Amino acid sequence: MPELPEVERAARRLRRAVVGRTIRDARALHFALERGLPAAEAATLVGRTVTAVRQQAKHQLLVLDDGRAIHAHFRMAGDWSIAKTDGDPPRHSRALFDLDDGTRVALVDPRALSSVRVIAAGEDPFAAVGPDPFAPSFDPAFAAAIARRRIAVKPALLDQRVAAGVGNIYAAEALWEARIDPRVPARSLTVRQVKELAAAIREVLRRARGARGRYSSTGQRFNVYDREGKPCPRCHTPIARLVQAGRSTYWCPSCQRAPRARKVAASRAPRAARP
DNA sequence: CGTATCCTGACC
DNA sequence: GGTCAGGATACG
Repeated sequence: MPELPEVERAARRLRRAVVGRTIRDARALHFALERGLPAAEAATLVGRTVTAVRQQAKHQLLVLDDGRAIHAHFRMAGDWSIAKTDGDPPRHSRALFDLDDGTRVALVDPRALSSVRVIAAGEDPFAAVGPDPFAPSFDPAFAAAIARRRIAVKPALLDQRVAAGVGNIYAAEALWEARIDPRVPARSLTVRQVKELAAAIREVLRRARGARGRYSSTGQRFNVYDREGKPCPRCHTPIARLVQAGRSTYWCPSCQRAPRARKVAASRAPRAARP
């Protein structure tokens, strides 16, 4: 169940458990994970010591003492189980790392969509990661990326190159926060809206980081996500659901509207008229 | 651009 | 039995 805040927490737990520890055994437990971590390669991890855990957006990296690293991504349903080695690994374990102090780190993922792979020394696994919402340079980078996209703003937010770490839940929550209609083309947002959206992304992520669960001020888990038919916390209009790019979008049809007066165009690059 | 695909489990 | 699931990417 990982969105960015969960991945951050998972990475912290992982860090505490593995840094300075030596790998005694490593293997994939499911054929889908074996594609990224074949047995022969897993065997090369034995005896290596983890020197650091790095995390960027939803990517996690266990840096090894030989310059290589283990890259993990939870996708839709992954998580770490960290416990002392004893008996069978937990249910839905898809990959295992046993450490020299008796700790067993298991990647648990009922859907087995998670991925684990070994990164060669010198390879940058974060190369394709877009702007970090909390970096000082985020706003201009985000604005530029948004101005480039003609697709609807909601699916645009899910593109990790537009805003790293934003997932389906917080994309919807941020759009609600910024009162933006999820269906409008990204590049049609006004400068002001883009600014508000950037701030809203930080706001929802920040809030989700702290209060696990109690995210919305109304005591609901979320303001719009998974709340189809329930009243909008702001205007009490029933929350609507639609599907965009195969993903559910929840939104308030009443207070998330297209800008009324479109005086400022977000796109600075004027486009030639279509042929 | 939308859609299919990778997987399994929960729920109607 | 069908639909849906907090992700990312390949494909047409």
